[in-house]
Amino acid sequence: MLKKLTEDQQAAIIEKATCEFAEKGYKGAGLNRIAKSAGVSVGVIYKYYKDKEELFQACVGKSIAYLDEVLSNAGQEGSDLPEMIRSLIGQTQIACREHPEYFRMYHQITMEDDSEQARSMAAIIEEPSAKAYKAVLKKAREAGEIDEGLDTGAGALFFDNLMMMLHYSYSCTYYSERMNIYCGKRFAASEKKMNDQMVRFILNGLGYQE
Amino acid sequence: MLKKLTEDQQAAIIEKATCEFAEKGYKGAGLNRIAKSAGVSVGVIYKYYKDKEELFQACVGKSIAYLDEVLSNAGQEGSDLPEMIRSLIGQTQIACREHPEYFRMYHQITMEDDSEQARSMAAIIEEPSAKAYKAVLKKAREAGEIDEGLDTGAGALFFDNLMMMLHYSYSCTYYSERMNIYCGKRFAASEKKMNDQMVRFILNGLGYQE
Amino acid sequence: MLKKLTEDQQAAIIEKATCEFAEKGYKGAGLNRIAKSAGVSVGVIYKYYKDKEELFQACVGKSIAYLDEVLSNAGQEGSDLPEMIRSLIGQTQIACREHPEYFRMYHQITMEDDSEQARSMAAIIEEPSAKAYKAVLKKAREAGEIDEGLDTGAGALFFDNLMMMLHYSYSCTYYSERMNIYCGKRFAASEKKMNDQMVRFILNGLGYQE
Amino acid sequence: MLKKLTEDQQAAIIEKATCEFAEKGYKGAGLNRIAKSAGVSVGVIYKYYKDKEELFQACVGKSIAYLDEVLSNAGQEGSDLPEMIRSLIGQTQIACREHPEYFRMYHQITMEDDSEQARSMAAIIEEPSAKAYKAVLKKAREAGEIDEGLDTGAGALFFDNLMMMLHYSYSCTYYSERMNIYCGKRFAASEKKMNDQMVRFILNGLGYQE
DNA sequence: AATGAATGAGGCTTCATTCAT
DNA sequence: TATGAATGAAGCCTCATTCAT
Repeated sequence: MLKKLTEDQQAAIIEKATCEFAEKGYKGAGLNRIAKSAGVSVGVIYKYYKDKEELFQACVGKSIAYLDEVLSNAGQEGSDLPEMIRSLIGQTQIACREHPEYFRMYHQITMEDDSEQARSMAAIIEEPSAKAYKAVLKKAREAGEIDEGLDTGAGALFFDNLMMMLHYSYSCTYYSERMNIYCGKRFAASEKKMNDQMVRFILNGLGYQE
Repeated sequence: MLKKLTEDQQAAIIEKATCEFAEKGYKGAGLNRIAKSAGVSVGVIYKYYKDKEELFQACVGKSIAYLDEVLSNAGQEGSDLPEMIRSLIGQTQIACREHPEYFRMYHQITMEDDSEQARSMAAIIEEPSAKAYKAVLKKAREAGEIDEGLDTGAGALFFDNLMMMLHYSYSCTYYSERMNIYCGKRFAASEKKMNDQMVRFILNGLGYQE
Repeated sequence: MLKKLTEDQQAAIIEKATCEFAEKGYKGAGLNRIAKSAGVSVGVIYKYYKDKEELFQACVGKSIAYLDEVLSNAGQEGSDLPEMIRSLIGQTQIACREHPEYFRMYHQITMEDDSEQARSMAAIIEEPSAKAYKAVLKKAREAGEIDEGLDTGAGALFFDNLMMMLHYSYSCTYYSERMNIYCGKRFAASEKKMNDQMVRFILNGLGYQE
Repeated sequence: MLKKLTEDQQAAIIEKATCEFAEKGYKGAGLNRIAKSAGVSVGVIYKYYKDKEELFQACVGKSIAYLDEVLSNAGQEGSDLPEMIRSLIGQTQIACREHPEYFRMYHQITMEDDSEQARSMAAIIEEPSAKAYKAVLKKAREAGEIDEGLDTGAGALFFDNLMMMLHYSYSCTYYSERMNIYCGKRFAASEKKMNDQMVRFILNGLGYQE
């Protein structure tokens, strides 16, 4: 009764909390339920996190870290643009299958009602990939591989928009159903087809040549 | 103040409720707060709506109706694909400026934790535009205007994905900040530039010729 | 819209209110429901009765008047004690069948939480029959017909206790079921048998001779 | 004040709740009021009882258990019928003095508006004493001690009717005042006289000889 | 340092009562 | 004068947070 929480227990808190937040939303999540499912007491959660909000932020952090990892793994796999995009999408598909809760979590973040905080979260979360994508596009443009009329910032945004919707489509019920409605259940269920089509659309969109 | 709620007051309930739901989410929204901000008593809300859920649905309905109207107006303006897309985007930009809460509302809907309900809402909300977009693309493909290798369902999905993210970018703090990060504040603030870029990306994406 | 409530409507208010109070209890009764079932507006009830309590009292008054009538009819039918008792019981059985709500109402009265009021209601309601019963017993005792060791007040009380429980047994679910449990459904359903047995027990109890 | 409710506190909840229910009825009772008068928070009541209904049932249970105990104590004291009755009445008088709320509670139960529940409560509460009383009377009849023309079920019912009214007379304002009206304040206040008279009336009623 | 029972503010909802028409 | 929509206090219940052990 006087031992520190093991690392496993600490991890369990984050994991179970993430699932709870992802499933029920911030307001809907219950700390007592989280504590019970993580196998610890409610009280101890407050030793590690000041309040519900801070626990939520910790979960967000974990999710973001996971996404970053996925993306950075994927980013390095291919050297040319098509390969890189294909890989990003593929890794995303896998990650969504394995940890839909992280992606649902992401969706939650974007709804936080405190706008100042939303802004700062956006900065933390989006800046790295924005920078990376823009760099890639800039290089590609300099190499004459993509549409010169396309602003690299905007291009990166559109690309990431599509990626983000891909996350949602693979992790949130609503978006998943929406994908079915648009593409048909069969088609939507084929990760490969989806990947192919999306790569095609994006490369087209960027005006990729060669 | 004891005779039937004026239409203004009834509208105020929906409007304030929509804002509250949009900002705080379903769970986070408070009926007492809504009543106060709409300038009516709590009790009267229950004369018009059976419970919180029904009020929420009414708000959703109103939002959806508004979006439909915006889209159908836009859809008819241009006759060729580029014009149509430009118009859709333009109307969306205007609509987002005037009623960001409707779009934030939309964002909330997509997170409802009851997955069965999420599915049915998706059906109601997405089917019409899915059908419309797919029809347009099909026609365009038959006219040989767009990439034959692109599935029309997938194409329509990617297109709507971009539209949806546009909604969010113009109505939710997080996505708005994200747009700034990607494109720079200056660029992002110019609706025209954004529209141009997005049209370009989409037409490229669809492989539009002519 | 400017007419006084007809007598029928006024009566309907009392009647429907009595049923509502009898069925749902004082707290459980709803004025809006009463108004609707009586075919009048809520507002007008407040023109006739200051508040819920006063309406309740009016219903009580009506019920009491009904019971008094039943009892006084019965009291005059037989001239000797056995006949009188048999008649009282018989009339009660009939009355309970026709207007269980009046008797349930009675049950409600006895629970009013304001003890001062309970006391004054008891005075109003019980004094007449107490007086009548005691007079009858006194006469019977003077005639040497009943147990001299029995106080006439106590005797009258026990007699009325049994009568009161008879009311309840024929009008309230709980007491009705209780009667079934004690006597068996068949027996309890026979008003005649019940009457016979009860007359016998009471006459025995009073030590009636001749 | 933040560690487990002491037994005293737990008992206080039931006690205060019983008083509240007894006084105001199920609907009229207020959990916040109960919590305050028991010196605990509202929340904690819900740790011990699922909801208002369950708390009510617990109070009912406690009351019934108390009555059972009183009755079974009394039942064993005397071996012959008169002694047994005298004892039952005497114990009841004592119990009513000490815990009028239990008996008032009983009164409330009998009015529950859900008739199915009323029926099942009647079964639970009444069956044991019905059985016991009927057994006693049957034995007495076989011993030729009581009126052969009296059905044992009906006899037991009348007996228990009188007992029940005794409960009410000693615990509810209305019935207490009624007793005063019938017997006079002086007489009614003498438990011994009341007991004597009641025993006499009952034995007479049963036609008890020997 | 961890526990988990207790706290109590606050949320949804009902309904007796009021009052503009 | 009757109407019935509007009012808002109050009821039941939940859950983030606290703190005695």
